[in-house]
Amino acid sequence: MTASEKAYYSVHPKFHMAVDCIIFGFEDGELSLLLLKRNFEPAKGQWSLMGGFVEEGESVDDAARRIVAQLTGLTDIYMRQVKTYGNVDRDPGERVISSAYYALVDIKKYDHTLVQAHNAFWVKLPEVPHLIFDHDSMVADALRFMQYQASIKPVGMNLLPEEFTLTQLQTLYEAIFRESMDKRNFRKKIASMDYIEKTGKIDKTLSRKGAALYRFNPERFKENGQFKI
Amino acid sequence: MTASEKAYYSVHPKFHMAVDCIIFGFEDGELSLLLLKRNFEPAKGQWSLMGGFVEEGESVDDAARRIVAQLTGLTDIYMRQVKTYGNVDRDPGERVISSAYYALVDIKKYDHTLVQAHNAFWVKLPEVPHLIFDHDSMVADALRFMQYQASIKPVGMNLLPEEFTLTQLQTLYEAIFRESMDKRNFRKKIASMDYIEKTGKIDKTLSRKGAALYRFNPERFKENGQFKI
DNA sequence: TCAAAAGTGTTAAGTTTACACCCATGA
DNA sequence: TCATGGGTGTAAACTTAACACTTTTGA
Repeated sequence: MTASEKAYYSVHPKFHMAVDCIIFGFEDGELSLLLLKRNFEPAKGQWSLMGGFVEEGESVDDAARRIVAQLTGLTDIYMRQVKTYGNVDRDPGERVISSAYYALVDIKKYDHTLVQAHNAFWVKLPEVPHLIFDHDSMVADALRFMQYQASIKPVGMNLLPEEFTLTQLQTLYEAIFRESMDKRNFRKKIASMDYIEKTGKIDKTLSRKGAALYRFNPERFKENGQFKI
Repeated sequence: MTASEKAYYSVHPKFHMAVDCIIFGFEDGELSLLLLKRNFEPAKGQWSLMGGFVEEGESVDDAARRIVAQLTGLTDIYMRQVKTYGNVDRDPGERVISSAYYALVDIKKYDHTLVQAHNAFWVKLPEVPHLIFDHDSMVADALRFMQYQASIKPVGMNLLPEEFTLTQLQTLYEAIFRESMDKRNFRKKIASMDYIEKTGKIDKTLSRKGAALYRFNPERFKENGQFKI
């Protein structure tokens, strides 16, 4: 780099850069968020999203992945950037710019020890308390964005186990969009998606008759897949 | 702030924070972008978006507004954050995290002197050259996002003068979505939007017969407005 | 009088919604 | 044998798409 190039950058201020993660799970017919009851400063005692600072040599996306892994032990999670929050006073302690990411996880799979160690809890969406800073807006924006993505791409399945019944799938979408759906119309739609395929296995945990288990086939979806719910 | 709070922040690195602006205009039936042919370092001689650093005491949104105003002289412009780009090596000079914003401007209204002074040019979308760093991705993401927003909210009109004919409006949406539309179906749809109202004036610049001029009424839209194209 | 853009309705196709009963099974 | 959740088809309502001619006016 030339001297003039160095000067070009160095006259400008630098900022702390953070990520905050809106971690969605699905259980008992409701979406839940994994939230911290903060036992550390700042804002000790209050509820917040899981967050952390971007470190040297780490991309913002990587920071988000790291933060989710720190709390849940999970890697290879479906995550998307929602929005960056850059108001000067959003963090009352010191100026921090933060990018919000949402994550979709199978609520059966997280590392309970890590979650306990962070004093984190799954909170059903309708019962989410007031969160610190601008985290309420982050949650609202993330939910909206997640709903949009779930309506045009088959990403909802990230909230379910690998294999799921159609009843589970319908309940999931009813929770995502907060509206009830017609069973026959829903099944007709899913039947038209050849990338949601029968495994041949039967789940008998919920009924005597048993329900067929399905699985999402990402390769088939890539080929020719259309999705709209 | 307590000592422990200070330590909480200070152990973490800080980053240059920039904004890059995808400025859309509409002319001759095509969308255009306002791009810089850089006559300054870094990447002198190459094409780029208009960008700049976030300054102390300035929100990221404000920085984006300032950057657009610096180039165009325009304030109160429709702008939305697209996405934040945080890869470590995205700027080969030094690490810079950048938030992309798109802006919709009336191409008849910008400050020509400022644009000239920056060596900036309107380039029709199909003719946009390769841009520096990750600006190509920014443009692609911004276009997608803008198309989505334009399909569900009446924001396209920001690219037109206050008063416009239905032919202009249709040509605009055809440019945005890169598809031709049926004149009668289009007009039927617009007629159902009572917040797009006749001014009573007639534009005779394009035909002997003259075309009715319309205007977007934001108050009426707020009341009860639905939009979908 | 004619060229050029403005303006205007109807029908067919496709999509979405509403709706109720039988099935298989284990206890 | 019966209670429970799983599974299935058809018709009406609505939305979207396709399509061609008349009007106005200034040169």
